[in-house]
Amino acid sequence: MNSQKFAQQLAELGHVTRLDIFRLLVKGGKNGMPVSHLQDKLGIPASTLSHHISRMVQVGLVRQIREGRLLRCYAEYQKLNKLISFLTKECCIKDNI
Amino acid sequence: MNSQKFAQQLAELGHVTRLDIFRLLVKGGKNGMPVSHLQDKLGIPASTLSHHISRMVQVGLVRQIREGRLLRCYAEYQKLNKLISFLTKECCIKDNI
DNA sequence: ATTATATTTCTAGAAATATGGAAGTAATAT
DNA sequence: ATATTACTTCCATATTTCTAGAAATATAAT
Repeated sequence: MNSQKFAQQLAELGHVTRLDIFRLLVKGGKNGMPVSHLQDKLGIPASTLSHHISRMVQVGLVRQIREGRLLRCYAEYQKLNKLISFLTKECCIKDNI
Repeated sequence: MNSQKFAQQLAELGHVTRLDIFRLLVKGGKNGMPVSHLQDKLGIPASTLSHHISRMVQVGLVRQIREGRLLRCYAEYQKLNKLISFLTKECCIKDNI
């Protein structure tokens, strides 16, 4: 069972800055959002931001595509949906019985 | 907005042992499960287990009620449901537009 | 009262994470 | 070529978390 993978994703979302990043990327929708734009919104040092983004990329919650000198980030909705499904199935259903 | 609270809950679920604890408690349903039973299932030292449980209690994901010398633990479904709602609302919906 | 069981708190070492400055890399513009 | 912009990687430090043994506490049984 790969609850490990889900735990990792939960852990990454379990940090205010990263959760904010993810939410901003969701707001960005299909267009996503370049790192620099995230930095403007969050007002944190570039190296710190980069660190958080790379963690989310590693667990598959964020995808990045380079566009010239911008690095555009996208929220990986499917991954989050799978995570939500896991939580719902593994952690809620039995309550109804 | 108190995304901080949700981030804390996500962080607590974002640890394999604690996620396992929560899932076991869900399986326990209305009866919950005493700490000792969790320990049997997980096979980790009592102090370690206690540490993880107390963290989940602190963020409201687990409730405990003493029964003689047993301490019975319950999954707080409502809290998890609110967390899931948050994830769904804040992090998914905009995609459809 | 003493003993046994169930669990927590204390303590401390090891490992992981967070943060941000400085230096490095990639892409573009001049 | 070199300067600028947009990032990342490297590094060091501070902080948190994890883990588990040992001691303490709570409840019940003898």
